[in-house]
Amino acid sequence: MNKKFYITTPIYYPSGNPHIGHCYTTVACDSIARYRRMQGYDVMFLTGTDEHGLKIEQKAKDAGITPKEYVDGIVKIFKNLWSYMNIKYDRYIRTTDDYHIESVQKIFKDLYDKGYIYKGKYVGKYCTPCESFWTSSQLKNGKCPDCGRDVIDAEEEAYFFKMSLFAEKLEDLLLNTDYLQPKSRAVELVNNFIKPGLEDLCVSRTSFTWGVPVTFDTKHVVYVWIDALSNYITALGYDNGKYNDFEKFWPADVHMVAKDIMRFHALIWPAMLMALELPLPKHLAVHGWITFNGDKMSKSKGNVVDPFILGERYGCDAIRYHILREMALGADSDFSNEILINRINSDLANGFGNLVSRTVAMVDKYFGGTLPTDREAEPIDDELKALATSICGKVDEFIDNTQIKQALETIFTLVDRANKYIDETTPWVLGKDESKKARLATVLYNLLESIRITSTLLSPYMPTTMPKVWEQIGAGEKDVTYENASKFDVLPLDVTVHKGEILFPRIDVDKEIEELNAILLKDAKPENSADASEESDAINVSVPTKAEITYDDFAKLEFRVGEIIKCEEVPKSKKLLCSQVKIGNDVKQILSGIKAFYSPEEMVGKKVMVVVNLKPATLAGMKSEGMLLCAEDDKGNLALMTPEKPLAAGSEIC
RNA sequence: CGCGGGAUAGAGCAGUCUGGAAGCUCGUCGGGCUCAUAACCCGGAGGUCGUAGGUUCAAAUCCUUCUCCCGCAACCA
Repeated sequence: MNKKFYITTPIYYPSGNPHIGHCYTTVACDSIARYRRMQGYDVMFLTGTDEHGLKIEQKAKDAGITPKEYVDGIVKIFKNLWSYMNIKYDRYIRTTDDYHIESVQKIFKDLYDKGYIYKGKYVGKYCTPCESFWTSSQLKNGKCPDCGRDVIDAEEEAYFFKMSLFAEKLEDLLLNTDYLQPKSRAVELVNNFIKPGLEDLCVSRTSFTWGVPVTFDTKHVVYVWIDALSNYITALGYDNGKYNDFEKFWPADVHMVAKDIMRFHALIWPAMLMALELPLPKHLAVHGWITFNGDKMSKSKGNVVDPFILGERYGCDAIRYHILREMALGADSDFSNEILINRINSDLANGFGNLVSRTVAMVDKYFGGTLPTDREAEPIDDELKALATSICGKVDEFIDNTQIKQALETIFTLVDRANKYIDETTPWVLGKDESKKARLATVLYNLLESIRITSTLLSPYMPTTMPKVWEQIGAGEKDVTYENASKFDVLPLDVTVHKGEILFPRIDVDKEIEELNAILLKDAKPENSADASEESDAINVSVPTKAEITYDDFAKLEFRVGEIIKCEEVPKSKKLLCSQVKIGNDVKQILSGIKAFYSPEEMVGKKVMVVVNLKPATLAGMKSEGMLLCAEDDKGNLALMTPEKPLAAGSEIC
């Protein structure tokens, strides 16, 4: 029987559309899974979605549909993305699947029967309008982190899991085994969570119903921990009849997660398995976040990177390559359109793509596409061959440690060496000398072999493009196996190449960035404002159009909310209205060129946005002590800026 | 003194455990080549290795001081 390999992504929370971060974890797992398959392992690659919980319930309610309908919609988008990114998962679990629910109920009962789960009281803060419980540490300035309103002390009946029993074993797992990758975070976990004393974990809720009901106490639903984490075993058929692979695949070889959920996978999940008396997974690979231009990606910042847009422009393999090549295990890495494009250009277009292109072109040009069988070796060939046959072993070692970035770097040393080999052997000189044909054929053959090895090893990471390479260099299925990746002289001596399309077109950086920014900006509008008519609801401009300023420059401006208490026309002027604006204790006289859009009567009572520290000026013979802010579109239409919620006149705008 | 991580060329990083010529990628400048996707190859410039002290024949690396940055209790990868 083949060796087995079980790798998982987290199950994603479908409260919104997937973004480049989800892509990273999934692409990384897919690449490792593909590599193991190539090596002959029996692979199980699991991904899925965690579909229960209050947030989903609320989102669905807002949208006026059932939670199931809501998650069905998002799951479809996730699956589309995975197919778009050429992700080849073996199984997709949804926590709303019947068999999973059945297992979770059994696991919960089992833990209860064994005495690891007991009934207690969950004490916390409650926000009545949001109907949400918060811990004191979650509060923002003592207020509800969602809505900013006051919270009250409250308690609800809940079931608890005796995490505290496992503190010692967990500490040992983290400090004395190689479970956690990278291990550097282990000390932090132990110091922050284990040493102060592990608290028992609340594992049920009564405050919402969108979850797995506790069989023996049906007003409770199972809270996320047991519901979500157990997916890794229920998907194999643990405690259910749907699948039958638990014996074969458990324990998992790698759980890959991002750093934000490391804690749950480093502490809660092993503790649960200990309680269930099951073997522990071998590795927990923790990676950092993709930041965007140095900032954390978030919907509120509007800088969430949409993988569909990028894939459409550059192809999914370029995106896959970029995120795998940029990200180091455990560290954040910055993403920007510029970094992406430069990486595609230098590695894929200039390096690998161009190597294939020039090699195939020369076989075509000098031999009509088919190499003759005569050979003439020279010492310089040996260095190339030695490197080429050594790459596979190094890649193995890196992948064993989940170091994809380093694996890719290693593969590309062969690309660089091959490009250099062309300069050293000057085939275009050989091509002019009829007596050097055997030598020329040897050089080109060695290049094709280097490309064969490179492309074989790259195929787990760029599974869409590499078959095109094989077509071009005339490699058959048998030539591009894992076994042949550490051998030279595999292609037939009289191999025939097929000149094909450019694999990775070079991208014009400046032009592309401009276009991308325009697209991303348009897409980055806050979720709520998204509606169908939006396409036309934007003016044709790329921002900024003015020079960048520092925060200090910005901080010099003082904006406040002002209330217009009186307003009249300025007799001498066609455009101006004169308003008396109440700002805190002061009343300022402000002239504004908005007569065409507002009548004096409708101005009165409006709360508006005022620049209050602008140097006073005299307009049409009257003093103006500030400026009312308006939005202006490209046709010159004006709209006053007003606070979205009622606020007292004088409130600072910041 | 809460905990942890970090500071190395214009940018991004490796090297620090196990002290022994400051390295990689990108960018930049100069040269070469013409098979190739304005690509490829060679060379140069550019660093007080955050600060101050200590140990040592020798410190980016070990010890100590200080400064600055980042993350840190619940379901955003």
